[in-house]
Amino acid sequence: MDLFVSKYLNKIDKKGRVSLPSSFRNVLPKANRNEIILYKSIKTPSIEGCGVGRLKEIAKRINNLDFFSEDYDDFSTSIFSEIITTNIDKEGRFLIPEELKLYAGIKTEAAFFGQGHYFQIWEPKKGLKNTEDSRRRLLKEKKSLRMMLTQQK
Amino acid sequence: MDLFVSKYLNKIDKKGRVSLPSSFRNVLPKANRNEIILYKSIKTPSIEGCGVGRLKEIAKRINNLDFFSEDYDDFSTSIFSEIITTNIDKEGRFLIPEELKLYAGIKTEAAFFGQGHYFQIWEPKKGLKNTEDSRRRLLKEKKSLRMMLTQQK
DNA sequence: TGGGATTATATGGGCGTCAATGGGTATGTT
DNA sequence: AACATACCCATTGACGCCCATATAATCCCA
Repeated sequence: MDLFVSKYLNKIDKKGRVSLPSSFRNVLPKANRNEIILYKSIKTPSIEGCGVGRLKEIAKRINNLDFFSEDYDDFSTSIFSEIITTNIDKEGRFLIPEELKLYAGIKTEAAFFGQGHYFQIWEPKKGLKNTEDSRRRLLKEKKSLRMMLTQQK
Repeated sequence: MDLFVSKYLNKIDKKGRVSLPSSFRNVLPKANRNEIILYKSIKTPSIEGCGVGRLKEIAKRINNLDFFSEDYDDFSTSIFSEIITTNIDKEGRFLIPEELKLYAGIKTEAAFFGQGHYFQIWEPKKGLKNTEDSRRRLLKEKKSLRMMLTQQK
């Protein structure tokens, strides 16, 4: 599987280390399996992360915005200048930068949520609430969620 | 046959393992025959499952949404983080995650129901009742059932 | 075509490996 | 020296792999 899926709850130890879930590590390209990039989510108080390869994809998305719009500047500033690369140690753990922990309100535990081509890291309770809220929004449009899940090839 | 059909009743052993019915295993693509994805059914207290290929389809569809829209996040949260991948061992068994067992009320036995491109896993009694209910609903609309059964491809 | 032999499936259990976690120590930067 | 970070080693529990058995299905040949 080459997608970030499922959710995991991991502890942050005294040294600030936390394990990147094993299944997430396997999604990272073998070449750069000891490095991930992290940045503040634009829309939620959470941290987003992915392998270094994904950066290009993000760049492309931003490039598709209207170059002269305010959004363009806002997104490119918010994302590119805020990106942090982090190393993963031999045991599969990494350090969450202090600034990002503050932004997400993370203290002793980190909840990892697969999002396909990237993942999110939440303070556990906030993460749970976000899942519920987002599901509630979608169920208002039952049809579209069902379509997404059951549509035939 | 490349569809999930028929129904089966299998036991869950002490370790929590349960056999995926042989005919279901044969539906999985040879490439990823040792992995399935599971998620909570939207409409019923049951678990739905399928091969990973289907997930990639869904990923593609979500990826085509507007990257910066709220829908994009809602879909990817509700789908990717709720999906659980499970490995199938050499004997064709897999583990049903605790959270999903709770959701479906499954304890010692699991009833598998083929649904074409995917399958459902039910607590046996609930599954039986669901079958009866849905048949009853169909018969109420005989006309549509007849159409369904007689219509040629 | 009957009946034994072979194969497949569902199920049980032992055991090694890996993932998550904790802690000591070396190395390095300021 | 003081702090941060990476490497090494240890522990625990979960999971995957291997082997084994019973029942069911299939095959094969006289």
